[in-house]
Amino acid sequence: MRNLDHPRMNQISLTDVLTALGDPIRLAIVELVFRHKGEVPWGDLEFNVNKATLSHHMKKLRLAGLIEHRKEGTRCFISLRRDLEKTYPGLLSAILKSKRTCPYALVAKRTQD
Amino acid sequence: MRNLDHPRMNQISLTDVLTALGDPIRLAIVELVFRHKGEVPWGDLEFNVNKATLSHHMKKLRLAGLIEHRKEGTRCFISLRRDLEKTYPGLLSAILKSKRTCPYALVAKRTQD
DNA sequence: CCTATTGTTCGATGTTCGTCAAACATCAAT
DNA sequence: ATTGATGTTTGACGAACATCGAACAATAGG
Repeated sequence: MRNLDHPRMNQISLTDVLTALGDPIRLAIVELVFRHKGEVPWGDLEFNVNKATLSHHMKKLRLAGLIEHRKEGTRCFISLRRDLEKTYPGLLSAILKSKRTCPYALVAKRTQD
Repeated sequence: MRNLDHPRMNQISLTDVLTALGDPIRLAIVELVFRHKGEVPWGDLEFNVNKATLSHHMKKLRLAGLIEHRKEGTRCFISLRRDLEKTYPGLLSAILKSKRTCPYALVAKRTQD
């Protein structure tokens, strides 16, 4: 399980992307990473679900081509895939522009005090 | 079962909309109705699924605020909900702009010879 | 009233999903 | 090597989903 699989963009259908974003937690993750404009440490994500559940959602997002999942030492860092914009231009920004999104608070632990 | 229920837009979450569009058949239906720029007769929709299944998908789309389902006599007519654009501006056009969508042929029976 | 048409609803089936606890794997530091 | 921290995987569970055939309801036309 050394390196995580990131599918190529042409292997991903629009319905895959939409299905991945159709869950409140996953949508919140994407919105959070989107607004951070960079890498977000995995461990800083705070949702009221088990870490196994969170890992499950992260895998969905990764396999749907939405996020890049980088490992560094024992920790992981999440970022948005840039090539998503090339394949589905304007999609993500249009989705995230819609404010009334989901019941989850978009909180991350302070990355710095 | 006289008139079908159409939820108000403020009762619909973004994840509901995305989940509804996360199915190939439903996405194809929306794209078809979108491109018709008007009402599409229910019976003209041709997908390789049972009509019970198609009715199920139509209900999902209706309850997700995507389509309006009008009955006239024994027949039904489908159209896009205009107020969706007000609540989620640019969302649908951004989604439908992405060409490589779904494996379903976007076919409707000839509405006129 | 009878029949045909159109689409919904019901019941059943098999699949996928979201969730958790527990076990596991990987790496850093001791 | 041992320990601790960080995520992943597995196995289980109920809930939701997609699908179909059959039964049903509503309407239009004889």
